[in-house]
Order: sequence, then structure tokens, then C-alpha cells
Amino acid sequence: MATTGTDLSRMRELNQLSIVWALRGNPPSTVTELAGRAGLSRPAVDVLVQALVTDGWAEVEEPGASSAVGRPARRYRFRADAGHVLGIDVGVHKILAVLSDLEGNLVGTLRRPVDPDAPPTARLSEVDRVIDDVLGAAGMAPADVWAVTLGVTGPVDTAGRTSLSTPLPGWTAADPVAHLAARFSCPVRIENDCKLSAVAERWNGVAQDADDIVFLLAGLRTGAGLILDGTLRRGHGGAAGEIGALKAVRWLTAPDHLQSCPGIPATAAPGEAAAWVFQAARDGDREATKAVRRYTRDLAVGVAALVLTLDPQVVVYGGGFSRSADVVLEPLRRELTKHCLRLPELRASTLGDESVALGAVRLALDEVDSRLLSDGLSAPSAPHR
Amino acid sequence: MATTGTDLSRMRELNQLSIVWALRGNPPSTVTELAGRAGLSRPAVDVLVQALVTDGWAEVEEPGASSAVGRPARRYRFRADAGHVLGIDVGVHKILAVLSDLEGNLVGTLRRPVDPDAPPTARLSEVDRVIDDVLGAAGMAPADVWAVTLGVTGPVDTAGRTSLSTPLPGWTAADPVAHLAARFSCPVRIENDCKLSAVAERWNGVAQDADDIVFLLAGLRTGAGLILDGTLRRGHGGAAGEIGALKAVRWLTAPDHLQSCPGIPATAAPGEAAAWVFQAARDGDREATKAVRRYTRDLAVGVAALVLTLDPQVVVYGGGFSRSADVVLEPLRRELTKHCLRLPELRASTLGDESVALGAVRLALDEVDSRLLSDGLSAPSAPHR
DNA sequence: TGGATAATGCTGAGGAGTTTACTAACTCGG
DNA sequence: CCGAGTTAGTAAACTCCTCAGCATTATCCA
Repeated sequence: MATTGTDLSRMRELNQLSIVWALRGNPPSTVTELAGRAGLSRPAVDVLVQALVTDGWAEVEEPGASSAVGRPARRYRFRADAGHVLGIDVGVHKILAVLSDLEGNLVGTLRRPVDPDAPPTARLSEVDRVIDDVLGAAGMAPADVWAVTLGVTGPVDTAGRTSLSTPLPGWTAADPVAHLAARFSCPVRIENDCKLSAVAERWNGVAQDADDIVFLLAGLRTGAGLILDGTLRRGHGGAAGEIGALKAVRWLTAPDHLQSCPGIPATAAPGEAAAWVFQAARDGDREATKAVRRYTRDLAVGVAALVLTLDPQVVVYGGGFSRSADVVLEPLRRELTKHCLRLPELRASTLGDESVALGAVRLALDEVDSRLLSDGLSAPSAPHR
Repeated sequence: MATTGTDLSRMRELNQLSIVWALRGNPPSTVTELAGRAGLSRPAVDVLVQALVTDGWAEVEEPGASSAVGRPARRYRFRADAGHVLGIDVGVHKILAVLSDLEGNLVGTLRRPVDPDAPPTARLSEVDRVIDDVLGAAGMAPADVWAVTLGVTGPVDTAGRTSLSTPLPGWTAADPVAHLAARFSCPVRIENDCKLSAVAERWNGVAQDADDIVFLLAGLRTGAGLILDGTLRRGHGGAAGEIGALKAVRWLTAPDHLQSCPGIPATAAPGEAAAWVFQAARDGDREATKAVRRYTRDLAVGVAALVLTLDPQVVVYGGGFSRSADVVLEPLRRELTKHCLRLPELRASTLGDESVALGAVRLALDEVDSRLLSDGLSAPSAPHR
């Protein structure tokens, strides 16, 4: 615990930040409200918030028709559009970019399919195009972006490389940080997709109340992302949550139980096959029900390992199969009771396949916040690396 | 991120704390040295440190024979004996209490055997006696103790109960917090033994440089404690690290491979049997080597699950078998390479069976520090619950 | 003994937040 | 239409903290 001394200017900086955080995410607020939220006196807040206005962080809303008794108060509003952040999901089949203002309001979304076999260079130039288009549609330039987070599959190391393994063809050789650094001078971060989904579920999803979360990515691939004590845990080499690599945990082959279920129409694509099986199970088909049970049994071993290791409050069932949570969650719960000491809540994700990009946005926002905390707030502008 | 506003007095409080932390753990320091460490100006430090002296947190050491040129500086020393904390390991066979001052210097240690079959009431009164004796030997009363942490086996919930399971007979019904609260008005905490050992290894042991640590308790029982990003992780219900409960992980039966090794002298007790096997393996005995390998193989599955889930920097091999690390670590490493993506460092614990009590001391010290941080430092006295 | 060196002690300046009091603006009821 | 009651904005006085700078003091060395 190496606390360093504080002087007056730092104190003022911190108080100003606490005003910003009291302002943000709330409707336009009066000085009195802010004083209450920030724990400061009214005159102090007054000075600070006026400084924020002159710097461009906040703006005044002159009192309109007042309903209450007494002199109507000026209201101050956080200028959420002072800066923006970008969250990008680089998937095998699609690229999804989400643009958000500083308050987390989404101001642009663009999804575009990409050739599953595209090599890194092609994939990255497609990323560039998507970025250009989503920024263009919002009338913005790369310099208006304050932080970028990009989600990919596979464990990501501190340099943003995916050297161990990934389903993206050739991606182990890619250096997306270097690529993006050519166009953005703001902080650029690469993160694993499961981890980002976990962050999204805690931000906007189904686990907002929990501090200890296991996000389970269930689809043709299976993976996990961990949030403990409210923050994302990456592990020392960025490979936390990769329990699926253990052979005793049959996550790699678990989806095969669904693919090989008898009765699947020959015309169905791999993704549709699973959906068909889930629907058939829902309709009471015996073979399909058995296939789902076998899938669940394999899934449960890995989940149990995670649950026993981490003792989370919530396990979020997400990924492509999350639409079929109704037929999976109950058998999964039964399997887990066999294995676990203390059963966590099981919840189905509702964010769908936007969760990765949303989590990326949230992480980018966190990056901006931590920069504000360490560098203080001068006039609003994009932080540099 | 709900930062609350700060005023002058809080700032002074924080600066005074930063002086305390600059003082503590260092040899007696001059004002100039403190100013450098705390990042404050010399006059500021001067005032603060004098306040600390009048409050009783620090004492002056008048300059003796000086070696350097110039006026010799007064030196200030942290009064580590202003308060003490107690760490207690309640094991099946022994109770070990360690008394430490505020700087972490051990000022008393007392180990006493206890009947393995003793019921909770008997065990707790034995704890009382050990506490009395270790305090008495140091000339102290319970009121001089600022925090107590007690380590037990089995997952501990937030209330300090061990309701799920534990090898301590009858202990699931025990309420050690209530018992200790009758004699101590200071904060009392109960924690799992593996978790405490992990804390100890990061404090004084073999993992001081690491922020992501898995502590492996290897003995007749097998367990784990987790430190991630530098802090102990308990999980939502306090049951983190209990991977051994998974049947696919054969931690429960792994030590049997050692017990059932042919050639063990019939006279050997259970604990000695394992030691004999390790020694025989060290001497090249084929059967013993095979037994160790089988043991290691079973151990490795669970360790691999932990490593893949958490991606730690270090795995510390501790517990009763840690003395035999030389014959276990290498095979364990080989097994792990088969299972894991990224192999962490494997290190053998050197703290021996004092690690639980040491970790308990460390946690109690942390408790004191966090009280100081939240309540500020008035005159030194035991914090209340 | 005098000079160099480094720590101490003191005073004033500057800055930040709080308290208090006062003024301004608005609603409501007679 | 006007005054009482209520709430917001503003200014002044005060407290408290840190810091810079200078004089003072203590010690060593030539």
C-alpha cells in the first residue's frame, strides 16, 4: 500500500472528477443535487462545475418552466459527446463496430460479414473500412475517438497478440495493435471475446448486480470469461478462463453431440443444425433431447471446474446457443448440482451477439476513466498513448 | 467508480497515513527521507510527523554519533509496538498462534497439540488457552490486540462459519466468530487455511514477486488458495479454490497412491508413510517412483484446471508434502505441460506448516491498515467492530 | 578557530473548502 | 395584486493545508 502524498491541486482535481462522475449517467442536475452526490458543499460544487463548463466538460441548461416551489435551479449536463470510444468485434464471420459517447450511449453500430477464410491483412483492412464507415456515418474522424478496444477469439497477451491459438485464420501472426496504432493515437487495446462478453453482461446485461461472474460462451466454440470482485481478470498471460483446453473437459467436442444427432435435415448449415436440435428437443423429440443432455453433460464438467475454482455468484449462459437456454439451463443446473458444493445462479444472456462489441465499448470507457483519474481533466481531448 | 469528495482534513489524514506507511518497515528515518518517500514537502512532513509523535504513533531517536558532514538529523521511528495482531491456525492435530506487532515482526509463537477428535467446544477452549499463553508470555492482554484472524480447514462463509464441510470434527456447527467476540472487541475474521497460506507465500514466502498465485496445499488433504491481481480471492460464498470437490479431479484419493505403495514399513503412521515413499523414490525405488508418479498424475489434473482457469504466474507447492518437492515438482511440471497452454512457474514453499498462521497475521495486519484508511488515525488504540 | 554542509525552525503567501449571510427568483394563498 | 414562504445563486470571512524561502543551529574538517 504505497499511498503517495496529496497536495491542494490534486485534491481539486479529484473533487472535480467526483463532480464529473456525479454528473455523468444522471439527468441534468442542480448544484444542490451534485453537492449531495459528491459530498461537497454547495459553493465548492458551484466553482468546480463552472470550471467544468468553461473547460467544455459540462453545459448549462437554463431553467425552464418550473413546477416546484422556490427559485428554479440551473441544471448542469455532462457533455457526453465531448469524446467517443469504439468497440469492435472481429469474429470469424462478421465484423461489428459500435461507437459510443462518453456516457455509454451508442451513437453508431455497423455490422458487416467477412470471409471466414480471410487472412489477417484482409481482415484488418475490412476492420478499417468498417471503422471508416461507422465514423463517417456519425460525422467523425479517428481523432475524435478517445479509446479503441478490439475483441478477438483466443487468449490475448499483454502486447495484444494471439500467439497461442485462435480460430481466426493466420491471426497468430497478426499484430492488430500496431495496425490500429497507425490510424489512432489514442489508447488501443485488444481483448479476448469471452472476457468482453463477461464485461458486457455486468454492464448492460443480465449480471449487473453481481461482482463475481463466470460468462460461458456456448456455441460451436465454447469458452469462458471471468469477473471477480467486479473487475475482469485476465490472468498473468491473458489466458484466464481457458479451461476448455483441458482434455478431461470435453468442451472441444461437446457441440458434436448436437451436430451428430439423427434427424437433422441434410440441408442445414453447422450453426443451423444445433438450432434444429434445440427446437426438436423443445418439441419433445427423444433423440434430440438425448443429444442435448449429452452436450450439457460435457459442458457441465468444465463449468463445474470454473464454479468450484471461483465460486461465482452468477454463471451467464451466452454465445450462439443462448437462444436455446430454455432447453439447456435446467439440465445444466441438474448436472452442476452433482458436481458443485454451492450452486451459483444460472442466467441466460440477453445481449445476443453484440455482447463482445458492447464489452469492448465498456473497456474503452474504463480506459478513458482511468486516464482521467491519473492525468486529471484539462480541456476534453483524446488521450494519447 | 463512486469517488466521493475530499476536504482539507481528509487530505491531512491521508498525508499523515502516507507518512505512517513511509515510516513503517524502514529503519528510523529523517524528515528529508520521509519527504522524499511520501512526496510531500519537508515542512509539511515535519508538522505531520510531530503530530504522529504526540499521538503516540512514532517516536524520536535523538541523533547519536553522526558519520556524515553537516548537522545530524533527528530520526523518527514507527512505534510498531503500539498495537499487535494475532494469527491462529486451528488444525486437526495442532493449534498454532502467532503474535505480531504492527510492523509484522513476530513477537510470540505458541504451538500446542490438540486431540484430533476434540469437539468444537473443546477445540475452542484450547484455542482460548493458547491465546492466553501467547499473550501472557508477551505480557499482553486481549485489549492490546487490534485484529485476530483464525484459519480453519474447509470453505468459510462471510459469517465465519464452515457450513459446507471440514475435516475438523463437528466444526460445521461451530461459530468461532461469536466465541472470539466474547473476548476480543477488535475485528475477528475466520479464513480458510489454503487461502491464508497463499497470502503468507506472497508476504514472506516464495511468491513475493508475483501478483497471480495459486497456492497448492499438498498433504493428506489437497486444497488450493488463490491470489489474483495481488489480493486474495474468496469467491462469492468463500468457496473459491475448492476444485478438489470435483470428482473428475481425483484430489481426494490422490494421496492413496502413496499410502498403498508396497514396501511401506507396517509401523509407519499415515503421515510418515508418504514421507517414506518420497524418500524411497528419492533413493530410486521403482515402486515408490511409480506411486509418486501416480500421485502426481492425479494431482496434475486439478492443478491444470486451476492453471487454465486462472493463468497464474506462479504455482506454489506447499503443505505437508512440500518437503518432498524435489521428487514431485519435476513430474508435476511434465504432467502440466501436457495439459496447459502456458506453463506457470512451479515453486516449492519454504514456510512449512507455519504458513497458515503467518497468512492469518498478514490478513489481520491488512484489516488494521484498512481501518486506519477509513477511520483515520487518532491516538493508537484497538479498532472496534 | 573559521568555513562548509546539512538539518531545523519560522514566517508569509497562496489555494481550497466551509460556513454564514445576503440577494434573487419563483410559487402560493389571500 | 401583493406579501409570505421557499429555494437557488453569490460574496465575504474564516480555517486549514501545503509550500517556498530565509535565518538559525549543529556538526565536521582543514
